[in-house]
Amino acid sequence: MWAATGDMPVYQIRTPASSLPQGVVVSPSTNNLHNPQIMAEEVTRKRELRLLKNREAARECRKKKKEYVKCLENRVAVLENQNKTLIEELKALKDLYCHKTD
DNA sequence: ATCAGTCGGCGTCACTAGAG
DNA sequence: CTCTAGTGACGCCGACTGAT
Repeated sequence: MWAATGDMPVYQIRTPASSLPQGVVVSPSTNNLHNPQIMAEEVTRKRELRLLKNREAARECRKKKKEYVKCLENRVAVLENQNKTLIEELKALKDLYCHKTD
């Protein structure tokens, strides 16, 4: 996940596409080993399932990221307010101290 | 009205980390 | 080692906006 600083992980380097589509695992069951049509259907089914799952995962991931960013923005707002309050408090104390020493 | 630029969301692919 | 979930990167699309 992302660091508390708001950094995103950076570790991905793209390479040219591999020969097989993503998520396709060629492991035919013994029954279908010699039936090319069934094998092809199995490959297609697995690919579609993988795509469906990845689609949902991507949706979830984006939602999570949006919430994370919103959370960071809220934190910024809170800290800015705190900072403002502290600056005013410091100013008031300084004034008080000046008048005391007059 | 239309054209170009920008933005946000989506689907997909490539890749990694972690679980089993 | 293999499988799966999570996520960055990329390309596409539709909505919106300002300039002409």
